[in-house]
Amino acid sequence: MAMARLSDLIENFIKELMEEAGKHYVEIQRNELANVFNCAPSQINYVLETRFTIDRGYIIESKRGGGGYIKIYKTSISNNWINKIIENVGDNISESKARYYIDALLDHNIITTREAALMKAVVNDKILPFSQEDKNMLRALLLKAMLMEIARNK
Amino acid sequence: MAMARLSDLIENFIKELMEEAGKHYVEIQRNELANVFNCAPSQINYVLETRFTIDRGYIIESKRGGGGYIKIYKTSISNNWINKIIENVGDNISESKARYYIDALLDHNIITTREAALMKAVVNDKILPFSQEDKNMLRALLLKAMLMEIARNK
DNA sequence: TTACTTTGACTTTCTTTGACCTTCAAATAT
DNA sequence: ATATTTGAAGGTCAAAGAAAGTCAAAGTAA
Repeated sequence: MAMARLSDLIENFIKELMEEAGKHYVEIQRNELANVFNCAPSQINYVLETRFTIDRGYIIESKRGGGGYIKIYKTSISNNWINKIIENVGDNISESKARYYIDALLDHNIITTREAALMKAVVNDKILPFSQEDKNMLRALLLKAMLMEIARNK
Repeated sequence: MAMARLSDLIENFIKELMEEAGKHYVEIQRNELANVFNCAPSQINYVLETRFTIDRGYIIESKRGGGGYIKIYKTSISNNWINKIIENVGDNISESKARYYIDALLDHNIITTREAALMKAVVNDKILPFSQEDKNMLRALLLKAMLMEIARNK
């Protein structure tokens, strides 16, 4: 039924590579990976830019030219990271962006699946009877309150 | 004989999908479904907005763009306990009453300490910049959304 | 009338693709 | 030795494509 997004497949592939290797990083070759998924090489960049960002606890290091590579490091999420995110959230945030951060916490095992679901219910757009602007403002408050609680409880 | 409303047909179709799949959620594609019923895609939104609302026990999650989707989650009706609380919460609730319910859930081991802390952070009176009346109203919405998620996830 | 439905034009968000650019190291030429 | 060329990477950006969301106007039913 639901056609999976190529970007998600690539994201999972990279995460699995990392897990299987039992390491906190992987090294890939852009063209090779693009070849595996039969897509444009720049698609790989898109995945890296949208899924393996610092905000999600990943750091990318690469080198061009012959023998070039892309290394993806999974960083450990500290309270410092959470505080950075709280700053980034600012005064308003969309539902998808909020989910983006929640998924990062889940990815790094900072929260459980159930906790993630709970948090997502809170930031769900449909439960708030306000204007889009007000919803984004309120969501930011709620998300930050939850993030602070997580940092405290960690 | 009354001509069945399109919206009702779509509503039933979605509910049947869910039952047949034996799952507490379904994933649909808006355009695809609109195509099945030969209607405007926005008709699907109308059905979701009027029939699959939070107070009817549904939570919607969606994503735009290529490979987009709409997921419809149904609250489990099996958890009578939680549903009773949801009923009791009503349309507005004070912080202390909300904490009282959260503690009760913790007491019965329905949620963990961490989950309780997360929930309390959300119902905290101080984080909301509204009148007392609005805060109580909003808190009720948030608490119910979280309770439904817990019932679903149990 | 009044509330609910249906429709369609327009908007926003997210993804995919491709053409062109930059960097680097090894091979080659001077 | 030093400079140049070449090919092998990865990077950038904008356009095209693929969904879903919004909103208001028009239509229907109670």
